[in-house]
Amino acid sequence: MARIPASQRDAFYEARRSELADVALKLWAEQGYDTTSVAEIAREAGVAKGTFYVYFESKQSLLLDVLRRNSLVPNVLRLIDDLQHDSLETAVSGFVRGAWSHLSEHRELVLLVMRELPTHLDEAREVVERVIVPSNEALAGYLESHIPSGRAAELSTVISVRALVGMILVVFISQELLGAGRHLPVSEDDITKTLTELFLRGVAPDAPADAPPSPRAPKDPT
Amino acid sequence: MARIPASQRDAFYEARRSELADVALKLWAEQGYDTTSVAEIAREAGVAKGTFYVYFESKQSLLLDVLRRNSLVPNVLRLIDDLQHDSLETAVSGFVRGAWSHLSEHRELVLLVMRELPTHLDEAREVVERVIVPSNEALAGYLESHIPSGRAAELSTVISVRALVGMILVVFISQELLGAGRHLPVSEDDITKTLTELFLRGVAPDAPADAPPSPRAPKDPT
Amino acid sequence: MARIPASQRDAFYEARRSELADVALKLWAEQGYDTTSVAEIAREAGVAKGTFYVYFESKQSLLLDVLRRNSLVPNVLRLIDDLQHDSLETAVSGFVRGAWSHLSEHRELVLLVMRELPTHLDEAREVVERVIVPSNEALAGYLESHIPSGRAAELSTVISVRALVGMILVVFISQELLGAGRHLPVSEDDITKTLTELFLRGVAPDAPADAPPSPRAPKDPT
Amino acid sequence: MARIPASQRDAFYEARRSELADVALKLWAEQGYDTTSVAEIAREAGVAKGTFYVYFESKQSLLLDVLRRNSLVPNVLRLIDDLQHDSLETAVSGFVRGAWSHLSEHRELVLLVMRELPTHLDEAREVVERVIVPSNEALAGYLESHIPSGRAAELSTVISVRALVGMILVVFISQELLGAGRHLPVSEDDITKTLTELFLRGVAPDAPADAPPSPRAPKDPT
DNA sequence: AATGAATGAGGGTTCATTCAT
DNA sequence: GATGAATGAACCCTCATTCAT
Repeated sequence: MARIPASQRDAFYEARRSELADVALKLWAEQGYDTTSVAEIAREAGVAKGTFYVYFESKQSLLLDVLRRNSLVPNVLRLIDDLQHDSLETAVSGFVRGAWSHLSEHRELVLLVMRELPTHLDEAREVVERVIVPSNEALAGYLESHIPSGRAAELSTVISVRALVGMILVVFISQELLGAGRHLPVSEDDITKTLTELFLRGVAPDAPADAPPSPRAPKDPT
Repeated sequence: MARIPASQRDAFYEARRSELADVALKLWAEQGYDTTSVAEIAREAGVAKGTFYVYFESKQSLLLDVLRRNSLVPNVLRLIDDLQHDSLETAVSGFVRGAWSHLSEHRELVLLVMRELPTHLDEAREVVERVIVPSNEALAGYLESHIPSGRAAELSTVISVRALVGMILVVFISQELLGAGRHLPVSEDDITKTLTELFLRGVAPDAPADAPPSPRAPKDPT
Repeated sequence: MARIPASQRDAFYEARRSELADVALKLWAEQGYDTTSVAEIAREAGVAKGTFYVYFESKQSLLLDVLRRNSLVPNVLRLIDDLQHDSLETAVSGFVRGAWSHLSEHRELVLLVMRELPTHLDEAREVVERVIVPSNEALAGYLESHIPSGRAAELSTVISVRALVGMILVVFISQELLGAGRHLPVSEDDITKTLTELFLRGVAPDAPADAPPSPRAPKDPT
Repeated sequence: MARIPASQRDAFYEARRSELADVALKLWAEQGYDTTSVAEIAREAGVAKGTFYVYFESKQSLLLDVLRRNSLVPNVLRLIDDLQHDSLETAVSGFVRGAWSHLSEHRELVLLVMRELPTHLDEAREVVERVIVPSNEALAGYLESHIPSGRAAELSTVISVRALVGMILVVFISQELLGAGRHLPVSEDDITKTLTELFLRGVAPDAPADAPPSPRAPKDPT
């Protein structure tokens, strides 16, 4: 009966699922989850509405699947691994560049996650616990052993790592998604350099931490 | 004709509008704009469904109103103004603290904006152009004149300012909304200090920019 | 207490009712009864929505009032009376002209009645019985005694009268409301003349009723 | 893929559309377009509310479809064609009878059009231009070549044709829809004969057009 | 597996009417 | 009398989901 060998059938099945998931991601990024109907996803994927339910139990389950398929986590882990043996300078620069290009390739996902995160705070918390916290700690550990020892006492490395991610993410969003790049064009290279520099040495690296100088006031002109 | 003095009626009217707007913001932050029905907003505010339309033309117009009411912009502008005459150290620290407490007071808005931003990229771009870019530039200008002159050439101050906002925002979200704070509790004070330090002097302030040292391994002092 | 004398108050009251009725007629003719809201009528009349209900029990009762106020019947009766002593020629011509100008002055009513008649067939039947039938008969009686005696046997005068009204009405509607006048402009004078002629002598007056000639047939070639 | 042959499915689809259109026409004629809800149409047709939207895009689009389906135009054109080679007498008589029976078979449409015409004057004007004016002219042309040549100068044939339609229409409405027939019963045959006679020779065919006699004036007994 | 007609709950919105002021 | 906020029923329409074919 089955003329198509199981493996091949499964391949076909999986291909269809993928297709639907890709289409969904694209449409959701553009219009939002609620605003995109199953009918639209099916149409865009070239199948009938009913066929959708052959491949996914429900719209909601497709959402979970899409998020699972596109998880950033493995990439981040790989990234961390790659940087393990580099110098701090190289590592930070590599991380910034790697994260930036990853975001560029997954704009749609960024939009989708932004949008859906608030609705799924509880599930998100679980993911945070299971995935984010550990990789956050891994990076913090790396950092701790690569920065001047005194410095590690002054800053929380865990928070620093998150701050680094925040810089990259928000600058990416403003520049690439909100069109700030059109008004103040800055090259990708300048951006990653700035972010790297900023994270490594801040805006005023020479100023001693304990003696905040009035930066303008020339020290006694006499 | 009107037995109630106009001022009092207006006050009542405005109170109702506020009530509805507040309820809406709360529900939207929890469940999302699309998922929250007008009926639910009305019920939560203790009025009939139809009454909603006495106060707002449509659900969509309420959204715009909520965003307008809660605009961060005036606060940011005030913040900038306040910091104008402080030293860099004080200014950055003040900015971080101010922004953090503002976010704490407007958690709901953060969630709402995250969620709705992707759907309204085009409108958002306009806001960016009209509001974000200018205040971004104002802060960048302040920065430019307060950091070591050589440093201003090495970093884009505009990007730096955005990076600062990104740090604060993402650390806030992870700590306060995603519950990372429960797993790695860090005091608000430590956080703001870390962020301030990071922005001012980075993780490795002593390291010269041009001679990236292998941070740990002392290259055989011999 | 009442500083305004009753009669004057009544006059004011009636003036407001009139105003509302006029506005309603206008709006209904333009947009239809169902599509025009009480709020719109009130606004257009310059009063608050609630005030409407001081003057009319309901929207429906206003409709009845408007129809009552604008009844064509008295005018038709007067018209008949006026024509009573004229010759047939003069009478028909006068009726056509009178009806036409009446319609011109009451376009709005024509539209309203067209629209509402089907919904109120039952009430309409009553009006027909009470008002139309009698005046129809009065006109038929007049006709009967003014046309050649043989002719009265060949036609139903009652139907003839209605046919006359039909001619006038439909030509009016097509010419004045449906804009046929713009494509084939015919002067009002030509129209009323044509209708009068048509009603009196038809399109082929010379042809004997009993010997329908092939109209083209050349008149005896001999 | 489709187990049901396309033709059969299409037939079924079209049958359902027809059913809905018929039900709608009936209900609209009874209660009016605005007053009849989609739910009611669906219920009467024996389907769920949502099913309506499988067959029609909107309530409004169903209205257009109903009007299209029931267009009188093709029938009128056929009627004209049929009469082309008859004598005037036969042609007029045939037209009157044909129109009358058409109206009898489409009472509902008459009510619907009466009701909706005023709301759609603009669209109606277009139809008038595209359809009514041409067929009006065709009939006028026919008339022009079939009535005594002198007569064509005295009347506007275009107006005459419209007047004929008006007679038929209004007599039909009063007799069949407004129940005048119950008070003054006249057989359909008498009606069509009267209308035909009236159109051909008027109420006073013998009276010369140029010498309107005082109809009362005793025929000089001398 | 694939289809698309069918469903009915639910959403946003309008509106005639009421009523406290 | 005059007002306009308040109401809730009703309306049109959408959509996730089911199911017979």
